[in-house]
Amino acid sequence: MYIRIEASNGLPIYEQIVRQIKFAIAEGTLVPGQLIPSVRELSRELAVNANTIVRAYQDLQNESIIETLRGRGLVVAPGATRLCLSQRQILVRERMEQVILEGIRSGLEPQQLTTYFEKALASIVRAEKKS
Amino acid sequence: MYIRIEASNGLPIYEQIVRQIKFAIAEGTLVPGQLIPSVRELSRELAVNANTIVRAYQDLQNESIIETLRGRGLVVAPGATRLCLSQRQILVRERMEQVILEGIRSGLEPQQLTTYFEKALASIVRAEKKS
Amino acid sequence: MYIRIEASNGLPIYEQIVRQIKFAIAEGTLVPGQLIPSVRELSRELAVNANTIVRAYQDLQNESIIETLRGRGLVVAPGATRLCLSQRQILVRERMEQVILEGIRSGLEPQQLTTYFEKALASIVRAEKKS
Amino acid sequence: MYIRIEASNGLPIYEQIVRQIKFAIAEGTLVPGQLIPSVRELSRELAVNANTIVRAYQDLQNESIIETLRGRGLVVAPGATRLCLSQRQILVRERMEQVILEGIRSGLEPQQLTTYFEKALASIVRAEKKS
DNA sequence: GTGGTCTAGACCACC
DNA sequence: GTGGTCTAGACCACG
Repeated sequence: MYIRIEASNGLPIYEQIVRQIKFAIAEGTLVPGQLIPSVRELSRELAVNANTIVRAYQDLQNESIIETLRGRGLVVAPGATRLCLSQRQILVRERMEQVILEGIRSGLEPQQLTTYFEKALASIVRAEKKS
Repeated sequence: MYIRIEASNGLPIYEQIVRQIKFAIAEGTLVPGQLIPSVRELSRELAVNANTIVRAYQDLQNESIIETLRGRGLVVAPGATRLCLSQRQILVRERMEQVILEGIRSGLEPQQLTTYFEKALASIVRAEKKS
Repeated sequence: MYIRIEASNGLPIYEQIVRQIKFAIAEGTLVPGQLIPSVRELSRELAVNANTIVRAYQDLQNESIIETLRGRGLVVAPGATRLCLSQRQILVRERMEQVILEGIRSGLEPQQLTTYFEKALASIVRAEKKS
Repeated sequence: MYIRIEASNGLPIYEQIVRQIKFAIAEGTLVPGQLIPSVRELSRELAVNANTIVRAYQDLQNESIIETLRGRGLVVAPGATRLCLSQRQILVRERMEQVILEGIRSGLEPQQLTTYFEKALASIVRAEKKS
C-alpha cells in the first residue's frame, strides 16, 4: 500500500491518510480481513507524528471501515469495499453539482460547461490509460 | 448588494465576503468606480466584526480588485470586472477537472460520469430559470 | 500655476499640494509677494475638500513659505524661493544616500549601482529636454 | 535572525517585519526550508502583539516567500531567495530613478547630481567595509 | 465620515 | 506546541 503525504497542500495529513486508505479499499488493493500497517509502522514510514496516524485510524473506525482485532491489530472491516465505493461516488456527484452550479452562476453558458466537461474527461481518460 | 454569511460552513467569514464581492463584480452588480459599502456599514449590516471586513477588503486590494480613495472609501478598480470573470471561470475549470479525476479514480466509468453531468446540468438549468 | 492631484497614490492630497506649491516656488513660477489662490478657489478647481486645502496652506505657513496679508489673502513669503530650493536639494541628497545604502545592503556591487545611476540619469535628462 | 522594530518611523510594524525577513532571506541568513520564528515566539521577543506578527507572516505567504507546515510552523519557501533578491534590486532601481527625477526637477544640474552620487557612494562603501 | 494599524484575548484545528 | 480566525475596542491620518 502506497500512501503519499503532501505537506501544506491545505488538506490535513490525517485526512490525506483516511482518503488514501479508503481509496485503496475501493480499488481492491486492501480487502476485508486484511491487516493494515500498525500505527508505529506507518508513522515511521511516512515520517508523520504517531498521533496523526491514530487520528486517521479513529476516523476510519468510526465509519466502520476498519476494526480492531484485539491483540492482533487493525483489519479492513467486512463491507468496507462496498462502503468506500459508494461513498466516493456520492461525493463525486455532489461535487459535480456544485461545480456546475458555480459555473452557471458565474455566467458560463451550459454549452461552454459541456465543452469543458468533455475536453477534461477525454484528456483524463487518456492520461489514466497510460499510467 | 446582498451578502449572506453562513456561519460555520467551513469557509472563513472574510473569504465568504471576498467571494461574494468578486461575484457581484463579475455579474455586474458592482461596476468599476463604484463605492463599496464602508467597513463600518458592512460590519453593522452583517453583524460581523469590523476587523473581519477590513481583512476581506485588504485581500481584495491585494488582488487589485478594489482600491482606496483616502478618506472617502473603497471603490471597485478599473479592470476588476474582467479580472473577476476570468478568475471564476478558471476556478470552475480546475474544479471540473478535479471532480472528473476523482470519479475515474473511484472506479466510475466515463459513461456514468457523463450521465451524472448531463442530469445535474439539466436540473440546475431548470432550477435557475425559475429563480 | 498647475496642480495635479492623483487620488490613491499613497501620498496624502494635502502633501501633494504642499509639494507642488513648493516646487512652483523653487522653479520661479510663484515668486515672493505673489498672491496664491484662495482656499475656496483652489478647492473648486481641484475638486478637493476645502479642509484639505486649509491643511496644506497651514503647513506652508508653519514653514514660513507663505504668509497671510490680512484682508487680502495669502502671499509667497520673502525668502521662500531660497528656502524651497535648498529644502529640495537637501531632500534629494538624503534620499540618494538612502537608496545607495539599501542597494549596497541588498548585495549590489558599487559598480552596478553606478551603472544604474548613469543610465537613469541619461534617460531622464533626455526625457526632460523634450518636455 | 535579528529584527529591530523602530516605533513610529512611519512604517507600520508588520511592514518592518516583512522587509527585514525578506532582507534576511536575500542575504542568506534565512534559507529555503528553514523554520522561521513562531508567531508567539517573535511576538514575545519583539514585544509586539501576536496579531501583528500574523499579519506580517500572511503578507509573506501571499507573496510565496514562506509557507506553512500545518501544526509545525512556517518555513522559507523554495525560490524565496531569488524572489527576495530580485524584488530588492527592482526597488532600488525604481527609487534611484525617482530621486534623480526629483533632483533634476528641483533645478539641480546633472553634474551636481553625479557629484552627490559619487560622494555618497564612496562614503557608504567605506562605512560598510568597517562594519 | 473614511480606512489603516495595533492590542488583548479568545477559540479552533492540527501535529 | 503550531498557525488561523474572530471579536472588541482603541487610536491615527485623511477629507
